Amino acid sequence: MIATARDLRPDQPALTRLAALAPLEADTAATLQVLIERARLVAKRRELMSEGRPIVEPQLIVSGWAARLRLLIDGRRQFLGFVLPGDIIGLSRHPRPIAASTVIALTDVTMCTPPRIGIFPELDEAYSVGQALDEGYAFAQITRLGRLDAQDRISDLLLELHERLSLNGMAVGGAFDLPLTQEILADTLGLTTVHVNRMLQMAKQNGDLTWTAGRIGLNNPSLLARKVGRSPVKVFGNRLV
Amino acid sequence: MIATARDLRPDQPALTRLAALAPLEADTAATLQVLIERARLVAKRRELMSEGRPIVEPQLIVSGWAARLRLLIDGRRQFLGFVLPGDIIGLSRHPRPIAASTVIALTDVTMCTPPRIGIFPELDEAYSVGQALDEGYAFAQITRLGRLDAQDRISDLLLELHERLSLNGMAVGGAFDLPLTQEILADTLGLTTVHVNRMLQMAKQNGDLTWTAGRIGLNNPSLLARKVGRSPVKVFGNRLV
DNA sequence: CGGAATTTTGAAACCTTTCAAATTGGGTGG
DNA sequence: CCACCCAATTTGAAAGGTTTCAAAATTCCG
Repeated sequence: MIATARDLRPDQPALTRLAALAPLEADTAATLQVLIERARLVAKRRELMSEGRPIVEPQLIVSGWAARLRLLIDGRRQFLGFVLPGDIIGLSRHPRPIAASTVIALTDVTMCTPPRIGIFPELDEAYSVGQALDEGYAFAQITRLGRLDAQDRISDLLLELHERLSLNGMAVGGAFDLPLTQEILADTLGLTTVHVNRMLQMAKQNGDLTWTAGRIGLNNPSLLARKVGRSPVKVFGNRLV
Repeated sequence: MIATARDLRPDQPALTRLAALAPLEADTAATLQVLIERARLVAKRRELMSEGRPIVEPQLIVSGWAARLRLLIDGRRQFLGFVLPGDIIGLSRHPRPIAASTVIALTDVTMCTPPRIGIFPELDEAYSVGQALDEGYAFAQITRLGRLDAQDRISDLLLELHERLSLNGMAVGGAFDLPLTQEILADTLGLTTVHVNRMLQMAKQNGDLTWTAGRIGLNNPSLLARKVGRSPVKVFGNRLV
């Protein structure tokens, strides 16, 4: 099989995602491409943004994984959701916004400041669609924690990640890199590390998934989705999914 | 004690809240006042908005309680959060937005369409602050479900409601009307009705609260807040709480 | 190669759910 | 204004899913 141009120079996941949220004009894409190439690095474990502190500029995640998180006084923590390439954090119409949550890098992350609102109309649309999706993911997280058992929480979360990563080209054929420890999964799903471990083993035995060396494989995403009663997060008519 | 003008003609909760989010000019307040007086009624149990369907216009809740909710295929339901007087639902910059969640009236509700974005600058600020608060409440809900036990979930939720109702003048001295059944609380907190009932009884015995005839009394909100390790949702610097 | 981080196991304790069934409360019609 | 009915609250006992607490086994990384 001969490699096509696309194989040799795949789109940036961030650009792929923004273009999926709203069709972009050539010059808009070009502008983004330049910004993306100049993305700056944030090392793993560093904060991209901290709860209660002013947000200087919004940031477009170019590569790597980050997570929103809340800390409790006694040291417990709760991950609110993940931030993936193509996601934008800190976007607000308010003149001097304050971060509602801390965001930390789970891997090394690169990010750049995206064009301000009001410059590229299609990009503005992508921003608002992205924001609506974020809201949908937050609602999905609430539902997961409130109404699913451990087993289904895990499946449902992995399906959501698969969905999101497919949107930016980072998941192919049900498989994708998952740079998370079981402890992070536990702090996301409201479970203990021990229990996540046991449920993960069960899921493997059930043939629902494989997980080796930081890479997840969902054997049959749509079947699994039906099993846990999950419907994908969609927001704007016939645009997504 | 002599009644003041304020006592005789209390502000509308909705107007009180918007004014608390951002100081309003006299004419803005007057415009809102007129819209509020013409608010239309939505009967208890009716939907204000349904998931997946287009949002025709945003709505400002004038009176009554509503709730965002998600239904699972098997009939289970999860309340995502409550919608109170002064809250706005369906606000989006997108041309033809789709509702990300269903909103139903828990009591009779009155609501009106607020001025569009771009007409009253201070109101726009109130909108964006309100949106930031909504995000904060969603994050708080995730944290509650993920990391608190039944007892603390209840306390934490009641404290949040107290906080929100104080903002619009519907809570006085730790007491406020709570038009919710224990079943609704259960479906909000990811618990069963039975367990909510038992935990509520314990809370009463502990002297943390009283609850009779749909009215809640928190005996010592700040003490309770410390006990469950809760910090109020604040968003914009020295503006709120 | 060695130490730290992560994953894995076991058994017991614990919080929450389940399943009925009884009791109380509120609203409506006679 | 009382009787009646449905909704909501309350109780008990047993089953069950998750957590806890250690400790061992693996894997990762400098």
